[in-house]
Order: sequence, then C-alpha cells, then structure tokens
Amino acid sequence: MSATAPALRIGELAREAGTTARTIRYYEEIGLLPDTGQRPAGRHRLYDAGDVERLREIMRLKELLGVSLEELKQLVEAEDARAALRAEFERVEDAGRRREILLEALGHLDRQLELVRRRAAELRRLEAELAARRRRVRARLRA
Amino acid sequence: MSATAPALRIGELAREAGTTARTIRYYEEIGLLPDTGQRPAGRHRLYDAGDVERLREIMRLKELLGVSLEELKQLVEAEDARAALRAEFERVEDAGRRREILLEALGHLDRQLELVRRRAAELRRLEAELAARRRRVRARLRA
DNA sequence: TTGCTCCTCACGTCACGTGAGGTGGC
DNA sequence: TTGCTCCTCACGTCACGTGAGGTGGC
Repeated sequence: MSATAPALRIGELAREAGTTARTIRYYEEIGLLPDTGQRPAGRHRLYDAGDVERLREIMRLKELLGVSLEELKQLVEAEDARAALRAEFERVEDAGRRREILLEALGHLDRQLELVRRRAAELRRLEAELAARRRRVRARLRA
Repeated sequence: MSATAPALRIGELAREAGTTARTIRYYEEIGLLPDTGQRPAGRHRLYDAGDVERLREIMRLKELLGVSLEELKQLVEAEDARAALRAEFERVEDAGRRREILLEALGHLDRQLELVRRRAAELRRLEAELAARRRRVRARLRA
C-alpha cells in the first residue's frame, strides 16, 4: 500500500506470512484484510513489508488462540482502534484526555492477556502431565 | 460401554466433555470415536465415565494443538497402542521385552512433549509481548 | 399420556483447497 | 516470445450447525 517500500506479490506475501494466496484472497473477500487499493479487475495485488507484519500477526493470533475469522476481525479492529488512540495520544496535550487514552489501552491489553494466559495455563497443565508420565517411565527404566 | 458404570446419553456426554451431540455423532461416523456397541437402528447411544474421560482428552488435544481430525485420529490410535503396550508390560516377565516397551513409551511421550512445548513457547512469546506493552502503558500512566 | 431427549436424513455454513481457462509483467 | 505467477469463477472438502419428521424411555 505504501509507495516507498518494495512491492510484493500475493505469493510472496503468502510465503512470508506462512499461508496461501487463496487464504489471502479469502480474507480480503470477507473484509479481514483491506482491499488492495483501486485495482483494475484482473490486475495483480501488491503488498509491502507492513502488510507482511500485519498478516503474520493475524496468522499468529488465529493459530494460537483458535478463534473464528469473525472474532479475529473484532480483534484486528480493536487493534486498529488502539493504533488510532495511540496517534491521538501523541497529538493531544490535555492531561485528562491522555490519561483516558492510556486507561483504555490498558483495559484492552488486559483482555488480550487474559485470553492468552488462560490458554497458556491449559497448555502448561498438559505439558506437566506428559512430563510426569515421562518421569515415571524413566524411573521404571532405571529399575 | 462397561456394564457396571451408570449410563449416560449423548447429550450428557456432550455437556460433560464441553461439546455437542452432533459433534459426537460426527466423530463416531469418521471413526474417531468407536461405534457404541451393537445398537439396533434408532436406539439411543449409551456412554460411561470412561467415555467422558476419553472425549475430554480428545477435545483438549484438538483445542490446544489445533490439529485436524485426521491427525487427531493418529494421536488417539497412538495413545491406544500405548495403553496396549502398558497392558503387555504388566503381563510380560522378560526384562529385555519390558525395557523395549518402556523405550517405545518414552519415544512417544517425547514426540508429544515436543509438539506441546513448541506451542507453549509461541504462546509465552505472545504473552511476553503483551505484558511488555502493558508495562509501558502503566509507566506512562504514572508519569 | 405428556415432555424431553434421542434418532436419522439432508441441506447449510465456515474456511479454505483445487482445478479451469485466461491474462499480466518488481 | 516463453515461463512463471497472477487473475476470476466455481465446484469440492472438512468439521460441524440446523432444521424436519419421527421414535424411545437410566
């Protein structure tokens, strides 16, 4: 989207982000990724390094949290809103407004962390169970 | 399946395992769950506490590891093979054979642990990033 | 008997995979 | 020009969701 960065085609973006061209087109179709500019029908989609980061982040949230694309859209929108707030924070002088913005960001981060921590805790429990079984087998091997 | 335990119907099993009756029927259809005995067509499926444990474990692996049902089937079959080996271990006297069985169990656990640890590590990285952002916001709030 | 849950089709949906046939050019 | 990747349909698949119409009984 940026005019300065070197342009990537859809296959390269897919490889960089660990997915497929079909998936990228589908995400664009349902509005999870923005339309790639005013592109005459049949013309190639072009992306930049920022798009790579953005898509990587989306794929990571999807895989680690196991959310639907609808929920993922909400998360991404919330993330965009947070970016907009951050921009406003830089512009604004009023201390009260700045404090408000920070508190909102904090709330958002807390919700995200809650989701991630719950999942991480479940995974740790599974890992502990497997490790315990492994220890029992090793103890028997020594006997 | 056991004759002694109190029988559950499909809806109860679904509630206990955190899924739906439709999902259980589908898993039976594709062979991920065993057919519920010789059941005359139209008759209710019946389950016991062991089935609850089994299905809970399946749902947990599915959600935490994000594997396809085909891969999940492999995992469950490997788990069954492990259970069979454990039974053989109890029966068998020969020290060499017992050792072989333990080594096979160890290899299986190592593969499972590898999968779980990789995912746990990714989740920890995401958690750390979010936590770092949270700390930055809190530091600004104090300023 | 009345409710409630269950049964079996069977079509719908979500998130893509996979050609078919054609066009573009970091 | 020749390859390679891209384009847009459009149908297929996986993992279920959701009725429709009917039967069972921990």
